[in-house]
Amino acid sequence: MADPAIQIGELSRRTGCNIETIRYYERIGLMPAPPRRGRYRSYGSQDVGRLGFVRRARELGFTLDEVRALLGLAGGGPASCAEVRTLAASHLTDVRARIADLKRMERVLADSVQACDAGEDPGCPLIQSLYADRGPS
Amino acid sequence: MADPAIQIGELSRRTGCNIETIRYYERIGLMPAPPRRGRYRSYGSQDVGRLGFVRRARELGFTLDEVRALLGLAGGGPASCAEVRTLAASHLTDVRARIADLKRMERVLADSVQACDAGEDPGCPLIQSLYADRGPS
DNA sequence: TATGCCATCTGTAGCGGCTACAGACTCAAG
DNA sequence: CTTGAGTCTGTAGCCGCTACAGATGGCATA
Repeated sequence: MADPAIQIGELSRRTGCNIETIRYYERIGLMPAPPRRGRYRSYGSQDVGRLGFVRRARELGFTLDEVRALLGLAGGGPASCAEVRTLAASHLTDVRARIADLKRMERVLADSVQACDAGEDPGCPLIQSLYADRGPS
Repeated sequence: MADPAIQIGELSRRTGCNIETIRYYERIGLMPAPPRRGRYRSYGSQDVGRLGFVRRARELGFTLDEVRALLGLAGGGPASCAEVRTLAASHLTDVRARIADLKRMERVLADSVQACDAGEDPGCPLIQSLYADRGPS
């Protein structure tokens, strides 16, 4: 298979990743510094693959450090697979915790908006509830 | 009622808000600069109330700009209440969108971990799915 | 009075994960 | 030869804190 060299703009188009972000990933060592044609960065299909991987991992909410780890583990046999699983499972726990947090917020907000709609209270129910002292921590 | 002056440490304890954060809120104009006893900031019960308000609004996920707006609307009659409602409703929409995002992540992650457990696949299912090209954007 | 020791002070820099410039250059087409 | 799009480097900004360093303040104890 041919591997035609592409420039950063094309890489950006193919992966949906911002040009500035690509250069940022290079700066922080998440993407390797590609060879240059003249002054311009010259990418190949491997870069498209790797950057796509990064983007998809980011969409799943992995931090850049986690993505780095995943990249290191990619293609490393069954032992690596177990490590990947651990990483994913712990990230999943995170995600679920964040969902739980947001649901708590959602409930309170929805209640407040409702109280507002139903409201014959003297004063705004949401403001009132924000002023209500439930003590520290 | 007396309004005994308290120092920043006590304000922190009463509100559960970090000392550095209190000073930060002052710098950005979210909390007023209090009078000083000597060089030390001297707070009263109003400050405890206001900071508690801020903290609770933050816990509901309002941005600092939104909190600023809410503070401006607090205690402003029924017209303000409508504005507060609008703000809260739009924030609620945000929160719901974030929940939806996270749930999408959760599903994919949970599936991947499961595939990993069930796995007799050649190669790590999660890694594979991250490499799978679903095209740009 | 000297000595700790904690609380507080100011100022600045760092985190993550980008994003947004400014100002220079390269390169192909018209 | 000029124009325009693409790319380059470098730096600074965003949010919402958090974490220092290094100087004071004020109180209790020896």
